[in-house]
Order: sequence, then structure tokens, then C-alpha cells
Amino acid sequence: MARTTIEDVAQKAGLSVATVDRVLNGRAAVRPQTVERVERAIRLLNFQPDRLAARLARGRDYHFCFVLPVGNNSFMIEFGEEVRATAKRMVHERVIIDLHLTDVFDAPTLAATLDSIGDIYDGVAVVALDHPRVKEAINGLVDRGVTVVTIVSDVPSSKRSHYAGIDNSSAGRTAATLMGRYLGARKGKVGLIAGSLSLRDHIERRFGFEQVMLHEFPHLMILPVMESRDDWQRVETVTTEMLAAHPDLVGIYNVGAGARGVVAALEKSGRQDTIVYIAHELTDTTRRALVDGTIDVIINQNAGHEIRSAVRVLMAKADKGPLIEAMEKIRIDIFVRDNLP
Amino acid sequence: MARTTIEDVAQKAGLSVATVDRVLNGRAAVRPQTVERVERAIRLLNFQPDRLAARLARGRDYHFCFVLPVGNNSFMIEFGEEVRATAKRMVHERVIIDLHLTDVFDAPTLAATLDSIGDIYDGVAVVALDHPRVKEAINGLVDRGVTVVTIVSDVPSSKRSHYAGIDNSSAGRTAATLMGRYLGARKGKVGLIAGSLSLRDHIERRFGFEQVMLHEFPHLMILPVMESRDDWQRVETVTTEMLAAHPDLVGIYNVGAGARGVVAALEKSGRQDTIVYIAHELTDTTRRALVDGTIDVIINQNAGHEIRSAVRVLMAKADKGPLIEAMEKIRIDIFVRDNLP
DNA sequence: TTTCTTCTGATAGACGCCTGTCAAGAATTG
DNA sequence: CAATTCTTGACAGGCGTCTATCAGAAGAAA
Repeated sequence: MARTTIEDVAQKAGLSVATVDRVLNGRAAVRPQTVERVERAIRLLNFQPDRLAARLARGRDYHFCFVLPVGNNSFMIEFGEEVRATAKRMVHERVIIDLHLTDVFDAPTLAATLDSIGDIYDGVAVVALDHPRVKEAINGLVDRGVTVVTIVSDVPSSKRSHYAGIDNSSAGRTAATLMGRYLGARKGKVGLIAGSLSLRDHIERRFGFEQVMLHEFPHLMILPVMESRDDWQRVETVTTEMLAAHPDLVGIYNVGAGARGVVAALEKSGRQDTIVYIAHELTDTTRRALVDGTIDVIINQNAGHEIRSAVRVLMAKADKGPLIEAMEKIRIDIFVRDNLP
Repeated sequence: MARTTIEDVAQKAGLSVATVDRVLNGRAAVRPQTVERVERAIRLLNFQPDRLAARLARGRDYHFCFVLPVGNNSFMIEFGEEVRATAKRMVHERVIIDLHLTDVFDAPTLAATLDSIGDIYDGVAVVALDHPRVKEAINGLVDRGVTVVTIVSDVPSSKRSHYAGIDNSSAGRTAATLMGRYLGARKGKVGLIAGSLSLRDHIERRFGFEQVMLHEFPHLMILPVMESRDDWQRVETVTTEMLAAHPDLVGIYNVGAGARGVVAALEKSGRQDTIVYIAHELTDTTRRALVDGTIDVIINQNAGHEIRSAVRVLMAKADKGPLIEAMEKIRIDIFVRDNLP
């Protein structure tokens, strides 16, 4: 039993392959009723064009661009590495991926970047700040026919066609549940450190965390959030102050990057064994601290998965292929010392 | 800049495309020194054959078979569903996947199955029992030129070319760490239930669990392992007895399937809130119990990932393509109520 | 009805590689 | 040295789809 091809479809529909192809690729004007005939034949035969052959024939390259934050935080650096690695692998699949670094924390800069890069690319993946200027820039790209997917941090109200990242409010809830369970009956204060209170992912994590803490573990008191701009030195300062001010601190949840700052402060204070510390993102630093016991749990999003997912989505949109939604859902990884990859 | 093709390679090497192709596919006798010339040209040009074109040209189908256990445990049932779903999706990629159910717990039966299915398939993925007879059957397949990958449970000493599954001793360690941390300072007994003590995955999980428990949480006492054959009714009986015999039971780790048996027993006893229960595999049952709070943590292996990974490996072996090892590593998922997918 | 527009059909030529065949050249044997 | 055997070259044809072109056919407008 051979594959069904467009030829079979054409025959079934009593039309020519040329017409079937026109319908398939929306190339030229075709009468509605003819379109219908073709579509019926396709349905009847359960036909799906062979994407291998299609891509071979098209012979065109896919040009994508990843826009990431500049800066010295390990997660983003490793994220960039991963993008480069993926890019290298995909060259042989006719996919060309450029990497563009910019100041994501600054809305006008990010927006300007997005405005300027548009027309060379078929698709753009961006770590986005949820800000009106940025949203506008994203919508501009979309209007000019560029597919946009957000990664890591979303702008849900924009016209982006997909978000490849974790559900951050669930991530915050997860952190809270583990914090509460690890602390058990112990009482005391829990500190919260965030990179920025205008990054959507940080806001959502905090929201989820506080929601569960207040609801499920009311005996624990949450301290006011400290802002760190994801800079580990500032994180260290902030943590040190927190430790000094609260002798009854029993837990720390670091919503953003700069995990090493907390590690340093904790280890200097000698209280790493009594304080439950939950951090985000698996990097060399956090990994080591987890093994040492300074970090108790790492909540992680798999950079490789997100990138590959983003690329799959961009490619699918580029040639109007189908998407398996379930496969593109990014999971929230929990790492303890023993299930490190 | 166009892609480099075999034509470029041929030119660079001063040979014909036919010869380059012979080298590439080891088809006919080629003098060693000629082979060397071709390989040098390939290296120089960093050439990689276009796999799309190759598969299109070959036009051959890949025939694979998945051998799974019969039985009524949800994990395996869902695993089977997932295989079917993958099969359906892959038909359009020239991959035909058959599903073969057999009694995996019974070594001779499994071995006989493996012996009999060989020659129709290019590759076989099997949930294997680590038993000499089975090992022999796997080796037999390999010797007859069939690629074999093990899934879920491994037979490391066999000639199988890959294992698509989690590291089970790490999984056991993970369970122990979470058990210990959740229990905190509480003292008492911890029960262990396994499907079979001759399934390698169960043995390894138990080993990892006990290792960490003895080492890190010596104040908790591990009860002797109960065997359940992964049948939830037997699990329930066993658990009920355990609950009755040990009023100071504080934790249960169910190494195998049949999680619903524990759930039922716990809920009948009314002690689900005081006992930390850690189970394996996310299914409808365990999911509900996790949300309800009867299960505290689920350790999971992602069936979809394992299956896709197995298929990728089988395909790669079938046409001698390269494998990205890092991508094929299956992670140990930890689920609490809040990070359920 | 005639004259334009729209649609549709037929077909050729890619895309990059595989398979097979046939013949010519090179290396080996006796 | 001739007679074999091994290696290589040169093509032709195909995989399933896309792109482009040109000629008809069908519909709409006059």
C-alpha cells in the first residue's frame, strides 16, 4: 500500500495536480466550489502532504532570530549557548538562526530592536518584557507578516502566536508547596527575592507563591519582596541584610536569577542548613549549591526544550503545518539533589 | 551560498558522485585509499547528506515493533495509547509501528515473543525483564540484524543498543530525599511496596531509596518490602495489613504500579493526611490522588518522551545517522499538586 | 453573441539523494 | 601477455512536492 500523494487526491477529486497544489498552497485564485472538492478528497483519503518532499522541493531556507537579554546571569548565558548549539544543528535542515542580544529590561530599547530586525526574518523568538511599547513592537512585527513567539517571559495580550515557556504562576505555587512541606511544623519568616517587579514571569511567580503560602501555610510569614535586578551582587547584599534583620528566617525563595548571591550570603552566615532555600534555573552554580545542600530545591525550565519548541512552532507557522499542542507544552522541572540530569 | 551536495564532494575528491555514494552507503567494494579520499573531502567541506532527500529517495518504510506488558495497570495502558498515538502520527513519516502485548513478567513467554517477531522488523523496542533467557533473546535479535532498544526497564548486559528510560536508582533516591524532607523531624516507620523483586527497575528504585534513607534519615525505619505484582487489589490488601500492623507508619513508597491500591487503603483508614505517600507514574488515578492530597509526590517518567526517543534511536540506527545523546536522556519528573501538566 | 476575465489542465524542470545498469579503466592473476 | 577480476564513471529514472509557463476551457460582462 503506497502512500497517498497529491496525484491520488487529484484523481479522487477529478481535478489536476496543479489545481490541488494551488489549493494546498493557496497560490492562485481557485473557485470556492473547487476548493471544496479538493478538500473533500483530502479528507476522504486522509491525505497529508509529505513534508520532507515539500521542504526539499521548496528548497528555501528558514530565517529565524532569537532576541535574548544581554547581561551576566548564567541562565541567560547558557540559554544563548543552547540557541547557538541548536542553530548549528539546524543548519543542515535549512534553518538559519541568528542570535540577537539586547537590553530586555529596557522597554524602548527592546522595542527598537524588534522594530529594526523585522524584514529579514520569517520568525522571531523573543524574551519579552510585558510593556505597552514592547507589545506594540511585537504587533508591528506580526502585522508585517513575521511570526513571533515569546520565550521564557510572555506578553499574553500581544498578537504573538505562541508562548514557549513555563506557567510561572504554577512555578511559584510549586515553590510554595515545597517550601511549606519541607518546613513542616516549623514556624518563622520566609523571604522573597525578585529580579524586577515589572517582569511578568517574576510577578506571576510571586503571585503563585504568596497565594499558596497564605492559603496553605498561614503559620509562615512572608517578608516584603526585595528587588535585585537579577544581579547576583545585589542579591547577596539584600540577602545578607535579610539574614541579619530576621534571626527567625526559615526559608528563602529566589524568584529570579542571581542565585549565587543567596548562596554566598547563606554560606557566610553559616545558616544554610537551617534555612530552606528554593531557587530557579539549573546552572553550574545552582547545581553545585544543590549538591552541597545550600539549595534545597531548584525549579527549572528546560532551555533546550523551549528553544526546540520555539523553532518547531516557527517552522510550523512558516509553512502552515500542523502543531501538536501537547508536545509544545513546557513542563516545570523540579530538581532535588538526586534527580539531577 | 548553496548547500554542499554530494556533487561538491565528488568534485573536491576528484571522483564521481557514484563513488561518493558508494562510500556513503557502503554499497559496493571501494578501494580503501579511495574511501579515504572521499572522507577527506567530506571533512573538508563539512558535508552532511541531506537526510530529507535521502529518506525521500530511499522511499522505504521503517518497520518497528513495541513490546509491552499485557495487564491492567494504568501506566502501561496509557503507555500503549501513547505508542498508538505516536504510530499514527509517524505513518506520514514512513514509520510503521506495531504494538505487541505479552506477559513481560514471564521470562520464557517474553523470550519466545522476541524470538518469533524478529525478521519482519527493522527495530524492536521492548519493556524488558532482566533475565538470562530474555537477554539471550535480545542478543539473538541483535545478531539477526534487528536493532533493539529497551524502554522503561533495562537489560544492561545485553547487546541492546540503547535504553530509553529513567535511571531508576536515582528515582529511588529522589523518592527517599523527598520522603525524608517532607517528614522532617517526625519519627516512625516507612513502608515499601514493589511490584516484583525481579524487575530490574523495581530493584534499582528500592536500592536507591534504601541507600538514601539509611544514610540521610536514619531516624526513620524501613519495613520489609511487600511484593504486589503490580496488581492494585493485591496492593490494597498489602497496604491495609501494613497500616493495621504499624500505627506509627509515617510514610509509604510504592515502587511499582497499582498506586490506586494504596490510595484506597489509605482513604479507608483515614490516615492519608498523616502519612506521606510517594508513588510512581502520573496516571488519571495518581493525578486525582495527588490533587486530593492522598499522594504527596509523584515520580514520573514521561511516556511520550520515552517513546519518541526510542523511535528516534531506532530510526537513527536504521540509517546510520548520528544521535545527539544529550537529547535522548530521559529525565525523572517530580510532580506535586502545583506543577501538574 | 462576442469579448474579456477567471479558472483549470498539462507538463517540464527543479530539489538532493538512492538504485541499478553498463561500460571502460585499473589492478591482479596465471 | 592475455584473461580475469576489481574499481570506478556516467547516466537514467525515481521519490513527492513546488514553481512556472502556456494553452485551453469555463464563466462573466458587454
